[in-house]
Amino acid sequence: MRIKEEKNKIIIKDQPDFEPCHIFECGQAFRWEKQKDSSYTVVSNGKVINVAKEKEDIIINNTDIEDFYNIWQDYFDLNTDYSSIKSTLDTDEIMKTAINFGQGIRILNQDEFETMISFIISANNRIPMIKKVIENLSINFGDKIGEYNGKLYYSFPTYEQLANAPIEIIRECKAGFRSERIKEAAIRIIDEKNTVYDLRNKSYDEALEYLLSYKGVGNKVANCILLFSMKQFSTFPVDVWVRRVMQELYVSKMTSDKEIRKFAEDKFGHMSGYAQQYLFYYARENGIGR
DNA sequence: TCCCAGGTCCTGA
DNA sequence: TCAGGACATGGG
Repeated sequence: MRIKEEKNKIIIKDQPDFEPCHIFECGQAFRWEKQKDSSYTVVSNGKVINVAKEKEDIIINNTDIEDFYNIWQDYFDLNTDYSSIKSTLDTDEIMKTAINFGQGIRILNQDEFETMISFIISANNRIPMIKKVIENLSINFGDKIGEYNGKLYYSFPTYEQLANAPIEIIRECKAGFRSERIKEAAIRIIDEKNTVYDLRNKSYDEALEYLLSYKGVGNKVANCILLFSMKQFSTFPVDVWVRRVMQELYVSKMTSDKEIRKFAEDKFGHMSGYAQQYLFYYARENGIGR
């Protein structure tokens, strides 16, 4: 990896397997905005950055070399070899097509608490609406980060900030019936933060069981949290899109979500999480099964 | 107006 | 264990 620092930006030279639109629009993250020039402005780790691709180079604007090595290198999972993951996975024509379609996907390393709350909000909701609710919560309860390209940005609220948030204001953020779940989780995490931030070091079964004890965290949400913030890649979360693409291309229409998960986890093993992301992005962008 | 969304919870077999 | 309805909100 060759890194070049320029004024207020970092350039990653000749970075393979990195496509901003694949990374941000594959459903793992919600705090991004596509700009007119097709770059992505992203809020994470209390910072605002803008990510663009120019030929084979990745440009991260509004950052410096220190933040790159302390934050973004891990956030963008730059130490993982996605070419090797892809060549392991593409053992059938369906996966070949899905991988080819989303060839620049990477699984981000996101904050545990933010991911928990984000996926509690995702229940029975649409992605644009999930993004809206999260933005509302950030504006109301997060810290002001600053202005970038004429727009003010706010960090995702901490568990203290959400625990202290009046429930009626959380409702005004359009969180709906998930409002109580958000506040309850935040209150609980004040006492259990050490446990939550240590889940990535626990076994899959132990971490899953713990997450399921939260209201609003069922099997699907728990597995998304495990995959997107706790480096548990042997899980295959099944949502409406993954159900459609699997029933359309791999299994019969009668197959239950539980059976789909088992089928996929047996087939893809410790790469299940990556396979799920390629399939989700492929299904959603192409309206598979709709 | 009705249907549905990156589901979960509750209830009753 | 599992099917079926309720749940806020907004877009099609």
